Order: sequence, then structure tokens, then C-alpha cells
Amino acid sequence: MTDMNQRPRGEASSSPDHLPTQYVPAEVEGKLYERWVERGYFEADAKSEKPPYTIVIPPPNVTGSLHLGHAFEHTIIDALTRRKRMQGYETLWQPGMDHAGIATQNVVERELAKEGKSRHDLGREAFVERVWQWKAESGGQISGQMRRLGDGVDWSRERFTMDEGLSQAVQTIFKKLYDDELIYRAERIINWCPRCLTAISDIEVEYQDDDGELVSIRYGEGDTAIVVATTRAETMLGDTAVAVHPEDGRYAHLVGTEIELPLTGRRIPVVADAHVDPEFGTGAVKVTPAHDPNDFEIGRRHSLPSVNVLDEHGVITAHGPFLGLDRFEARSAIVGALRAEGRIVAEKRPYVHSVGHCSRCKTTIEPRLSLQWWVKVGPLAKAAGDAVRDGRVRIHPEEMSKRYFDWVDNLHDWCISRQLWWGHRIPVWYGPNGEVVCVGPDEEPPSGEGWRQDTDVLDTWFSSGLWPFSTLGWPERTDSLAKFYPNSVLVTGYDILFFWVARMMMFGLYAMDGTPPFHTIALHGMVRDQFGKKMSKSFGNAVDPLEWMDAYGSDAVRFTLARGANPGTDVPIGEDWVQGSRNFANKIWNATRFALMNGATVEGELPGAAEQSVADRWILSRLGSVVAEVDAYYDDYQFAKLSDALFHFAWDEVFDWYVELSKTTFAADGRAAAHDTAAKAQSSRRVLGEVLDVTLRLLHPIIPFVTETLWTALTGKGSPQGEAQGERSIVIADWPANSAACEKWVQDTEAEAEIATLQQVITEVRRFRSDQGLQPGQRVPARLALDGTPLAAHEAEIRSLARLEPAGEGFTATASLSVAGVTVALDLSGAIDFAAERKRLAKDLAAAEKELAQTTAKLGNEGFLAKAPEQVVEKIRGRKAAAEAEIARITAQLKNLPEA
RNA sequence: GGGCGCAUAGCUCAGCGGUAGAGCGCUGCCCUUACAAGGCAGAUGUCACAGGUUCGAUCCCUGUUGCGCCCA
Repeated sequence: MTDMNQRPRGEASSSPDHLPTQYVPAEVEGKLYERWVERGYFEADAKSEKPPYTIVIPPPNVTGSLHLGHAFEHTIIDALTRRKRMQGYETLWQPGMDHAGIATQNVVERELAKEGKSRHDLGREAFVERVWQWKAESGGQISGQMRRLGDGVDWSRERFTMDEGLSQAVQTIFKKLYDDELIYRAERIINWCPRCLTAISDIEVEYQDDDGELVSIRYGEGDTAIVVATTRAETMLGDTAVAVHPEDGRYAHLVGTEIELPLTGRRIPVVADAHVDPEFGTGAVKVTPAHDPNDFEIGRRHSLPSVNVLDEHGVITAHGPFLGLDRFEARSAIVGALRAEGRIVAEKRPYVHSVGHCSRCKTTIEPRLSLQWWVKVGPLAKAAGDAVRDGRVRIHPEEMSKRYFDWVDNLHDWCISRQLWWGHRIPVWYGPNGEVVCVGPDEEPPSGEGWRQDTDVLDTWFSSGLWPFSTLGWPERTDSLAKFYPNSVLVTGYDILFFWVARMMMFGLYAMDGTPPFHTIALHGMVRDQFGKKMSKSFGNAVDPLEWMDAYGSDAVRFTLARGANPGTDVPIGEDWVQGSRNFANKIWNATRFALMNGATVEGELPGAAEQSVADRWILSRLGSVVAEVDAYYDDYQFAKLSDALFHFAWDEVFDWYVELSKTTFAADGRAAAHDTAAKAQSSRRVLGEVLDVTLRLLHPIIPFVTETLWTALTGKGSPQGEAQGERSIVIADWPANSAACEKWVQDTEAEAEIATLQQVITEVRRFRSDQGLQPGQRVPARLALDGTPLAAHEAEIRSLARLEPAGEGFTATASLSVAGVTVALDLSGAIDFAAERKRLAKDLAAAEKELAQTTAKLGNEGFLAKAPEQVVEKIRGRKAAAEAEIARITAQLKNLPEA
């Protein structure tokens, strides 16, 4: 062993046991991933006897590429599924993508535009063909990027929402809902995007405060004049009434009369409707049923006609001087015309108000009256809410449930038709005599003269809502469906709780006979930049995770994200932090390297407590606690806490102390041939192997690549012999939390206390050395008084870690430290800085005196003694005693210092 | 306008009745043969403000201010 330790710095060995001094992720990641996939570790077997564990990927958009949000979500899912796989579950992480109707159609239309064509030039069939061609050539970039990240998904089961099977599922559920009268067709106000030229659902509208204008217009003349205020003057061409509140005395005499609508010469009624807020503006509003959802309702209540004045592009269709103007041009033109007639009573500009925009292209939404297909969500949403209410589905973190209920309990009917070509075409045929036929997947559509299929397609979310079971083969009763439905957990961002969690719940319960699609919904937050700001391309703070993965390794990105993952809260991330995670991976790398160079092993039984050193007993005791703690955190989706616990255990305890202490043991073994030292060294080799083995397994779900590399090197299980025994990879290694295994890691409070004292003494000497300006490497002669103290057996370790050499001839104690009953006398050859030491002791003394004063005051408080729990009082008594001892110690040391 | 949440070290965040913590950053010394992507030591907080409850409040309650987010 010793000869290996004497290799020159930085010289990498060619032996497989010896790793280079730095971990280079790029050299291992790709190869490891390929190997995992080739060996089928991620493939889920529907015929397995093991209990199932299923997570479906929130399907990324086929046009998209991996961003940090995906990386975050995938890290969480990968960690959950990798751990379950190690725990012996038949684990399925289902990959795939959705077809993203609007986004994909936009991409291909842009391509066509470059060729100077529109989709209409190609025709529907050729256009759809072109989209498939685009997908084959440039779609789905994300799946390659998921491999880079290390996602343990079952690629053999990859699905796409437009696949044959999934399309069958869509048609099946459409037909079932239609037959159950939960799908209907109706003319309503919908959110229309004049650029995408399609309806979109309520949740695809983003509201933002825009600078607009509030214009007050006088309708009618003289006694019958009414002033209405509007932000959308151009729609006045479509007004069919003016409405006032029924109890508004100002207008009571006008209700039931008609007034003239300016610029048009039309006469419109004044109606009374309770919806009108008499406090707002003049208390009178214009009513445009074809262009405003509230007005549409008023129109229905009063049987008003709807006059549509805008076409699909948002261009005025009303005959007159404004015909052909865009809606925004029309607005100023109409205000101008009204002003010329002296009808503008007031103008407020800018008038900041909330305006809806298309979430895809940011165009201002135009509320539009149109004939669309709808899902009647009432009973479906009720079931979706109840499943969470009665505990069959748990939302994590629980505080998010309220948002879910607020949403699902107040859901409006869902507009599912889209005026697109790319998507699942609505399976309804219209006959020549007004017949309407919904066709199921096994039925022939009606043919013959005059029959035609509905031209619209379905909302993408309609198909992604089926994802938890359509990917498993539904509507066929497949083995996979039987094995893997319901899914175990849905991991998704709280921002899309409404987009598809609610849809999946509704469809899952409906299609699968009341069985919810998963038992837990684990919600995570958004990834933000290092200052907590939302990442966005326009703000310029968006980061490409692949760049960081190239620079620091996938594990570094994953660990950083996991370490920030407090349930339901946003995760800030910055390059410095990724670098820190890379450093951690490198630290584990080097610690394992040290272990291998010193003969650490996982072979054979752990030595009994009698053969173990105190340090061995201590670290195994700590290991047992950490395993239990980390395991519990995994079960509770506490990724930040478990990552942090492992980070500190590995670095602060194993690497900084246990490894350092073991050096003394190994060095002694190299020098002396005594049987006892050899046995102790043998024990430490086995314990070091054990601790690293278990720590690597615990970390593997979070940082799979570096742990696989090191684990196979440490255990030899990636070696040909190991492979022969089927022990090939940490991916399929046992999870270290079985209670039987835990018994090996005995809780040993005695050893923990002893090591704590040892650390205290060593730290105090180091502190003294540092304050005295001694160089870290300089050996200082010291005399240790250890007999009768808990550290009697630790002289070698103290000397090694505090750099103290034996007191030789002519030793003169120029300084003396005392901590935890242990006295260390040092000979600094007179070069001691008494002022520095006095300053330091004075500071410690002040702290101890403050502590004494506080505890004394508490114990002198009768209310405290009478009402505080006994254990708290005891604790305070203990603190007081400790403070007194500390004061005595420091005072004695101060007394021993020569006067300044 | 309705609802929810947050204000803790320079930055980003944990903690949530009984000694204020972490990462990064900062200061000093050091390439001590696993690791300078490192080691050792150190400094840093009226826990937003004002009241209240309590023997005791960063933590519970009320109000104020300032910031987010969701919905309309």
C-alpha cells in the first residue's frame, strides 16, 4: 500500500484500480448510458412478479428542446424511479411526446412561408404529410437530450400522441363521451387567436396589464342620452343594446326605450341587467353579444341579436367606412369619427387594464362567437375533485390542494375543437339532411353523397389527458395496462396543475371505471436564475442546460437541481452552484480513489465491534442514521433535504474526518507489524468500503453517472468476474435501507461522543495554530495529557491531524490548551503571540459569560421553572454548567499567559 | 377586483415556540503524497416594521409596509 501512496502527484496510474486525479464526466457519461439501455435496465416487464412502480413523463412538446425545467422535472422522476428499481419494484418510466397542435403547425407553416407557400396551397392532406416529415427530420430533439441527462426511461415503449394506438384512444373516449352526452356542440363566445386562426381554451390565454384607452361615448340624444365607457370602441358597430342596473334610479326612465347607436343609424334598446356594476363609470354599458363573453350572457337573458363585425383575422366586416380595417386601426378611426360628431365625452389614455393574449404567439385574443365542440365538465370535474377530497389521490405538498379544488370546482365547460389541420380530427360526420353521426374507432364512417367529416381537430390536451393509460395500450386490455395502471406518482410543475393534471384526473376516472390515474401528485416549482428571477429568452437570463452539462457533467446539473428542490417551491440555479456540485462529484471521486489506493474492500462480513476502531464504530453509527434519514426524505419527496444530508455526511464526516482518521490507522499498519494494528487496519479497509458503497448507492438516483463509475471500481462488480455473477451495475444494486441490513450499522452513542470530543480537541489545536500564524504543515512539539480522559487511545490521531510531534529533549511548554478535560502543552520556542491568544480567549470568555448570564436569568425566573417542561429546564441547567466550566477553563488559561 | 404566498448572513434559500443554519461569496494561512474542482482556521444577522399572546416569539395572533404568484 505504501508504495502506491508515494506515486508522484498527478500521475495517473494505468491500473484499473487507480483513477485519474480528476473526474471527467464527458469520458464516461455517454458510454454508461448506452450500456444501461443495451442491457435493458430501464425496460419494464408487464409479466413481472415484482410490485409495479409507474411514472409517465409529462410529455414534452415535439417541437421543444430540453430546458432547465425539463432537466429539473426529469431529475426528480429519474431519482424516484431509480430508487424504486433498486428497491425491487418493476419500474416503468414511460417516455414520449405530445403533438402540440398549434405549436407544430406554426413551425411547419413558417417553413412553408419561407418557400412562399401557405398550408392552403398544399391542401390538408399534403400539409399533414409535411408535418409528419418535419417530425421525422427535426422533431423530438428532446429525446436525445434526455439520454444526455441520464433519464432511465423505457425507450422501447416510447409513445407519441398522434400514434395509431393513441389516436384510437382519442376516438374511443370521444365517442364514449359523446354517447354519454358529455360532449356537445354549441355556439358560444370563445377565445379566438386571429393569428393562429383557431379557438383556444381558457387556460391558453395569458392575461397581462396593457396600456389601452378608456373612451366615454354618448349614445342617443338630449334627454335620452346615455354615456357608456369602453376600451374597445371598435366593437360598438356590433352593439345591440345598452345595459344599466335594474335599481339604478338615474336610468330607470330609459329602460325599455330605444336609443340611436351612433355611426350606424341603428336603434338599440336600453335593458336592465343585474350584472351591470352601477359604481363603474357611468353605470351604463354597451352590449356587444358577439364580441364579449359577459355581453353574450346579457344578450341571452334579453334575447338580443348578436351582430358580428369582425372576421377571423380581426378585420371589420360591417359595411360602411370602416370595412376592411384591422381591429386596432378601426378603434382609432371610430373614436375619430365619434369625436368629429362631438360624442366623445371623456378619454383616458393610457388606461391600464388586463388583456388576454394567446399563450402561443402573444397575439391579443379576440372573444368571438363561434360554433365549437365542448366537454361538459360538471360530472367529470366533480369526480376529479372528490378523488382528492376523499384521499384516494394525495397532492404533495398538501398546501397546493386548495388551488386544485378552487380550479376543479369552478371549471367552465372545455372548448376542445381547434381550427387546425395537425391533430386528431373530430370523428363526427354531417349528412346531407342535417344528420350528425359520431363514429367510434371500430365503425365505418358514413359514406355517400353529401356526407362530410367535421374539419376541426381536438385540443392537444384532449389526447395528453389520456396519457396515463393510452400509453399502456388502452382501449385494448393489455398486460401493461393491467400491470402499470394506475400510475404511482405524477410529477409535474404546479403551473400546469390545471393544464393536464385536472384533465388526466377527469379522463382517468371516467375511462378506467373510477380508478384515478395515480395515487400521488407531486408538484414542483419553476426553475429560476441565480437571483430568483424567472428565466425567459426575452430577459436574456435563460440557460441551456446542455451547456452546463458539457462543462460540468450531467450529474452536476442534476445534483444542483435536486439540492434546490424544496417541495412546491421555485428553484434558483446559477453556474456557480453547478460548479459547486461538480466539485462535490470530484470530491467523491478522489475519496474513492483514496479508498482504492488503500485497499478498501466490500468483500466479506463487516468486522465485529470488538475489532473495529472507535472511528469505525462512529462512522457506521452515523451511516445507519443517514440511511434512515435519507430514505425517509425520498419517501416524502424532500430532494433538497436528502441531497443536503448526503452532501454533508459525505464531505464533512466521511471525507474530512473518517478518511483522515483512517490515514493514521493505515500508516501505522505500514510501519508496525503488530497484530493489533493490522487487524484495526483491516477493519477500517472493510468499513471504508462499506461506507462508500452505501453512500454511493444512496446518491445514485440523483447522480447516476459518477456513482456508477465509482461503485463498479470500488466493488469490482463491473469487472468480468462480477459480471459473471450478474453483479454488473449500481443501477440494479439493492437499495441500502432494508432493516436487516441496517442492523449492521449499529447505533453507538459512545463512539459518537468519543469522536466528537476528539474533533473538539483537534479543532482547538488547529485554531490555536492558525491564530498563532503557524504554517499548516509545520510540526510542533507537544505533550499530551490523555491518561484518564476519553481520548486515551487517540494520541496518534491527535498528533497526526493537529500536526504535533513528540516532545523531545529540552521541551519547554510555552503554551497550554485545555478542552474537554484534555490538556495539550505546546512548545512554540518562545515565538508565541500572546496578544493574539489573549484576544481570542477574551472573545470566548465574553461568549461564555453571555451564555451564563442568559441561563442564570432563565433559571431565576419562577414562571419558567413552574411552566417550562422539565427537559427544557434540565437543558438550560446543563448549558449553565457548561458555561461555568468554560469560564473556569478560559480564566485559568488567561492566568497562565504572561502579562502583556 | 378575488384568492394564495413570501419578507432570516453580501446573494440564493432552509429552519418555524426553548443556544440562528446551509451553499455560494468574503478574510487569513497553506500545493500537508485522495482531491488547489483542494485543506485548515475565521468573520458576518435589531430573523421587514408595530402591537399582542406566552415563563419564553424568527416561529403563534392582529395590523402596517414591501414584494411575488394564481384567478377574474
